[in-house]
Amino acid sequence: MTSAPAHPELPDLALRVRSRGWRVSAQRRAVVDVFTGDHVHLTADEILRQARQELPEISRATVYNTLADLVEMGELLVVSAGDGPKRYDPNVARPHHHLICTRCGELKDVIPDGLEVLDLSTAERHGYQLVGFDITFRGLCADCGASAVGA
Amino acid sequence: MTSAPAHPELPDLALRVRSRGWRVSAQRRAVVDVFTGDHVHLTADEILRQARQELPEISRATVYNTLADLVEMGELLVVSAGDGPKRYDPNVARPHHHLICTRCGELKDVIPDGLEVLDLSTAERHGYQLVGFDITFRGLCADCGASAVGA
DNA sequence: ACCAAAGTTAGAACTTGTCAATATTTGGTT
DNA sequence: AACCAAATATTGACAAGTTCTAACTTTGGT
Repeated sequence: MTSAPAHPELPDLALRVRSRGWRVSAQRRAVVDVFTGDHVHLTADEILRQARQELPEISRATVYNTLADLVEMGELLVVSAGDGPKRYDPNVARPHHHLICTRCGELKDVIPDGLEVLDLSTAERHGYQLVGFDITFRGLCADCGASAVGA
Repeated sequence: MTSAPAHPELPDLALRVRSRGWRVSAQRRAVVDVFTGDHVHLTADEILRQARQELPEISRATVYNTLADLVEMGELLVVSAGDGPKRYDPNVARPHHHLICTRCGELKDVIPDGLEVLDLSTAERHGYQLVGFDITFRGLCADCGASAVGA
């Protein structure tokens, strides 16, 4: 598990993050290293556990601090999927939305069709300055759909 | 059927709810009575406080129990708006989405244009059975937009 | 090597929500 | 109108997720 595969994104992230005035610490490296791959939507607790495999003495507070910093820098997105803890999404490269399994909670990144026309009329804007929108698709993933017999 | 009383929705709700086997209690009446008007998106705590103006001895657990019952009956919707507690939305008459002020948290019900074409391609479905979707528009409400000067 | 600022830590505290045991109330029955 | 069983309400403990605080350690510049 600790063999060294190619990390196409991580040096990038580490660099971007250093250039914003971050001091480099083993803890921050351990947290940043967790975010590899696509459709990664980890909870703070999962991130803590994974980071502890690299650095057993890292504390919960540091994980929360580091995540909050990364979110503020725009390097992570927070996904609040209704129930349960927040999830952290490193896919900030292109805008996307989410598809969640209402039974098991599995999350996928999605880019829906037909978004060009999604807008609010002046009346529906209620005087707000619009900034953006998030879409959460609900459904049953393949596994949960298969095992869901009755209602 | 009643003919246009002072509260067009509440007697209705009380009736629908009684016909589902609910026993009537002062507590349940106090909770149901809180939901009057449009764009009502109260937290459990706000509901507790308002219900206590009618019935000071009502307990927190009863409010949560009653809200859970109403949600299960389809008489209330739960809105999880990112941070903070869940909100309860009595507007179940017609499908809608939400517009939230990212500064003060104020919520409005909205019906966006162009929803007919919103879908996921087969590839983007990731094997899920789609059930529905929720859209959260983010922005600054009139008050917060006015007082937000710089960044 | 030294130091101040930045970062880390353990644990307390807080918020939101659930649960369990006990007490009370409801609405039908006699 | 008193009675009863089931439904409902109450209190307080508990739990998850997250934030805060005060003390300690590390970083990177001099």
